[in-house]
Amino acid sequence: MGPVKTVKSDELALRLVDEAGRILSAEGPAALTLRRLAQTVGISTMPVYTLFGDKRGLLSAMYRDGYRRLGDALRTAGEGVDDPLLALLDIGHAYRATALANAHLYDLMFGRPDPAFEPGPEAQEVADAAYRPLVDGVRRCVDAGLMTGGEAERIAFHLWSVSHGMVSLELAGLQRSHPAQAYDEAMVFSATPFLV
Amino acid sequence: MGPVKTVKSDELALRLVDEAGRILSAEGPAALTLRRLAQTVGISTMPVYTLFGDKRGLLSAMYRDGYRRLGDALRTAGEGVDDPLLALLDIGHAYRATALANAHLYDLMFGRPDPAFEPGPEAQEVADAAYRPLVDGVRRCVDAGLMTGGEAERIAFHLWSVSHGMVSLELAGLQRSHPAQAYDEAMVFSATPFLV
DNA sequence: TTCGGGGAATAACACTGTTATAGTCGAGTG
DNA sequence: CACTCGACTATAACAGTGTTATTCCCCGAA
Repeated sequence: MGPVKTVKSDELALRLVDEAGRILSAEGPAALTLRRLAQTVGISTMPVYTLFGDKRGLLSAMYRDGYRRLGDALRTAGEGVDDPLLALLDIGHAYRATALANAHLYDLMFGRPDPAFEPGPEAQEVADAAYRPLVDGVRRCVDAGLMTGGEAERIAFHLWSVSHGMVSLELAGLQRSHPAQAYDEAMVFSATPFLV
Repeated sequence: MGPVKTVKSDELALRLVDEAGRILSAEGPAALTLRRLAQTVGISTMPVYTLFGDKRGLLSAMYRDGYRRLGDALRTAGEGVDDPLLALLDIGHAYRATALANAHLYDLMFGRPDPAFEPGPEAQEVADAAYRPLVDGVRRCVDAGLMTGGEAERIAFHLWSVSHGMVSLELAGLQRSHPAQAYDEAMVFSATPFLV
C-alpha cells in the first residue's frame, strides 16, 4: 500500500472516530450503527471494516481516542498553575468536566460493553498515559513538601479512584444534590490523609 | 386477572430475572438474547413481553434485583459484628466481593447501557435502600464517638464513592497489582479524615 | 357443555453486524 | 497512449436481534 493512500485512510479513520464519538455522546450507543455512521460520513460501511476490521476495532479506536483526549485535558489543566495543590484541584475539575462533557464515551472507557472487548495491556498503557499528569501533579506536591505518606503513584491512584467514583455515581444518577460541591468536598477529603 | 395467575407469573418473572442474570454474568451482555433466555427457561419470547413489556423492562427488573442483592449482602455483612469500625470494614469487603462476583450486573447497575434506560427516581430509591446499611454502619460509628466531621449520610456517600471507584477501576482492568490490598488501603484512607 | 377471553406460540417485519460478490477507478507497463 | 492488473469500494445477501401481528389453545364462567 502506498503512503498517500494511508494518509487518506488515516484522515478518514480520524473522521470516523470523531463522528462516531459525536453520535455516541449525542444519542447513545443504540444509535451508533455502522450504516448510520457510514451514511453521515458519506461512505459505505465497508471502509469501516477495511480500516478497523470490526466494530470492536472502531470502539477500540474510540476508546484510545477518549483516553487521549482525557490525558490532554488533564495535562493542559495542570500546566499554568504555580501552586501545586491548586494545580491538583484544577486537574480534578478538568477530570469531572471532560467526563460529564461526553458521558457515553466515558462509559465506553470504564465499562465493558462487550465481553470480546478486552482492554488488554495496550489499553492499560493508554490509561496510564492519560492519568500521568495527575501523577506528575502529585509528585510536584510531594517534591514541594506539601504531601507525604506514600509514593506519588499510589497517592495519585487513590485520588483518581475517588474522582472516578464520584463522577461515576453522578453519571449513574445516584447523587442527591449539589454534585459539584460534593465533588469538591470529596477531593479535599481524599487528599487530607496525605497533606503535611 | 386472578390471583393464581399473578403468582404463577411472578414465579416465572423471578426465574427469568435470575436466569438472565446468570447468562449476563457468565457470557456477557451480547449473549443475553431474548430468544436465548426464553429457550433456556423453556418458554417462548412472548411471556417476556407480557411480563416486562420490553427488554428494557427486563433489564430494569434485573437492575432492581441487583441492588436488592447488594443491599442484602451489605446488611448481612454489617450484622453480627460488634465493633462499629470493623463492621464498616466488613461492609466494604462485602461490597467489593459482590461487585466482583457478578461484574456484568454491576455494569448494568452503574452504567447506562441504553439511552432509553433512564434510572429515574425509582432507581434512586432502590439504590438508596441498597446502601442504607452503610449509612447505618457509619451512624453507629458516629454515635459511638468513633467518627465525626459531618452527617452520617455525607460520610457514607463518600465512603461509597471511594469503594465504587476502586472496584470500578479494578473491573476495568486499570489496577496494576494487589487490588485487594489497594482496596483495603483506600478504605482506610477514605475513613481517615473522619476518625476522631 | 358451550362460549369467551387472556396469554402463549408461531411467524413475519425492520433492523443490526458481517461477509461474499461484483464493479470501478487509478496506477504502472508495453 | 492503450492496456492490464490490483486494490478499494458499493451493492447485496446472510444470520441473528428486538419487536409485533396473527393465530391458536386452554382455562374459567354461565
